[in-house]
Amino acid sequence: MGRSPCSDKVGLKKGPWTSEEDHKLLAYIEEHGHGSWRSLPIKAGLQRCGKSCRLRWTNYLRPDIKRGKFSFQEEQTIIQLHALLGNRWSAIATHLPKRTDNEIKNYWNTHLKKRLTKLGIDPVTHKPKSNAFLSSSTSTNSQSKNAANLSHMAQWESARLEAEARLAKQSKLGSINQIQNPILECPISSQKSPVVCLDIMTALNGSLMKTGLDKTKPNQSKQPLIPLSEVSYMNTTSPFLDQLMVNNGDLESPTSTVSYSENSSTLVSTLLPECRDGGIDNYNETIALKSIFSDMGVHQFGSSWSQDVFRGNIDQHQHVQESGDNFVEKFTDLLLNASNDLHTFSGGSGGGEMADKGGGSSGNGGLDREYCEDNHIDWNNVLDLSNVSPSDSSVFLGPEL
DNA sequence: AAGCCGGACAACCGCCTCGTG
DNA sequence: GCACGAGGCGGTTGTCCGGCT
Repeated sequence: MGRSPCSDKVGLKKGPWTSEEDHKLLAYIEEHGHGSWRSLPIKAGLQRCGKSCRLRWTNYLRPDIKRGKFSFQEEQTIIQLHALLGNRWSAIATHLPKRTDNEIKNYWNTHLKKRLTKLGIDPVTHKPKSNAFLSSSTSTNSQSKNAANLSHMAQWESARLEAEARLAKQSKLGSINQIQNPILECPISSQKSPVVCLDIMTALNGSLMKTGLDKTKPNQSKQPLIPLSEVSYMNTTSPFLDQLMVNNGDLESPTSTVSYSENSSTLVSTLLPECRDGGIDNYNETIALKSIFSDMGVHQFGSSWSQDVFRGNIDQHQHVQESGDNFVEKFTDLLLNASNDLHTFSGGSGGGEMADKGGGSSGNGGLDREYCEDNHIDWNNVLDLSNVSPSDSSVFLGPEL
C-alpha cells in the first residue's frame, strides 16, 4: 500500500542539505516563487524531490522563521495549547508565528515533554500522574459528571481552537504581513505583569465553582445572573450543551475533523443558539454562558457583547452579527494573551491564590524566564494553567457568596 | 585520544485531506 | 461520485555534536 517515497527515484539525493543546494533553492524561490513543488527541483537544478524541497523551505530557509531558543512565554504557550490541542503541531504553530510546526514538535519532544514528566505531570493528559480526583473511590456522581462534561467541553474547545487556527492560517495566507503575533506584541506582556489564562477549561472550571451574582458586571440589577449551581449546563442532559454540540449543522463533532463554518458569525450563533434562532428559550443557560465569558474578560469586548446582547429584549441577533466580525479573533486573543489577571477569576477581589503563588500580584503569565527566576516564580505555576483537574484548581475558586 | 552516550534538530516516511478533472 | 495528484501533517529516524569515561 502507498506509493514509494519520492526520493526513491533514481538519482535523487537524500540526507542533509548542502549550502549550495540551499542557495539554489533560495535563489529559485526568490525569483520565481515555489509554484509546483514537484516541478521545482528540475527547474532549480536540484537533485531532490519536490517534497524534500518544500520541507527544506518551510522548515529552514523561509525568511520569516525565527530560530534559536524558545522564550519562556513561547514554552508556556506551547504547553497550554498542547493541553488543549494535543499533538496538533500545525495548529499550535499558528499561535507561534515564526516558529514551524516541526520546530515546536521537536522542542516538545526533546524539552517540554521531559520537563513535564520530571514534574510528575503526564505530558499527554497534562494532569498529575497520580490524580487523586480521578482515582478517588470517594468521588461523587456529580464529580464524575463534571469530569465527563469537562472532557466533553474540552473536546469542543479543542475543535474550536483548531478551527480558529485554520482561520488564522487563512488570514496569514491572505495577508501574511498583516498578522502579528498578539502574544509577542502584547504590550501588557512586555510589562511582565499580567497572568495569562489560556485554558478555557480552567476558566470554565473556575466559573463552575462560583455561585451567585457577579458584582463585576454591569446591568445585573436588571438581569441578575442565574446562580451557576442552578444552571444545568454541566449536566449531561443539558439541552444547551447538546444543542451546542449537535444542533449546528456545521459542527458535526467535537472530535471529528472540524468542518464548522469558518465564519465568526456562525461561531457566535453556535455559541448562542438562542440568538441564532431569535428566541430566548435557553435564556438562563445563556446567562450562565455569559457569566463564564465575562469572567474571562469577554465583557471587555464592548457593549454590543456584554451589555446589549444579554440585556434582554433587544435585537440580539443583529448585535451578535455585528460583534461577530472579530469575535473569534478577540476570543482567541483573550485565551492566549488575555490581559486580565486572576482577579477576574476570583471575583475582582484583588488577588487570588495564584497571585500569592506567583510572587505577588504580578502573577506569572507573560513573564520571561529571567524575571521568573529572579522573582522565584515556580514553573509549576505555569503548569497550573494547563491543569484542568477540577479538584485542584483552587486557584480559580471564587468567593463564596 | 578514542569510544560511548545522549541531546538536539534536520530530514524522511507514510498517511490524510483537499482540489480538480 | 470517483480517481488522481499536490500539498500538509504528525510520527519516526538519521545525523551531528558535545560531554563524559
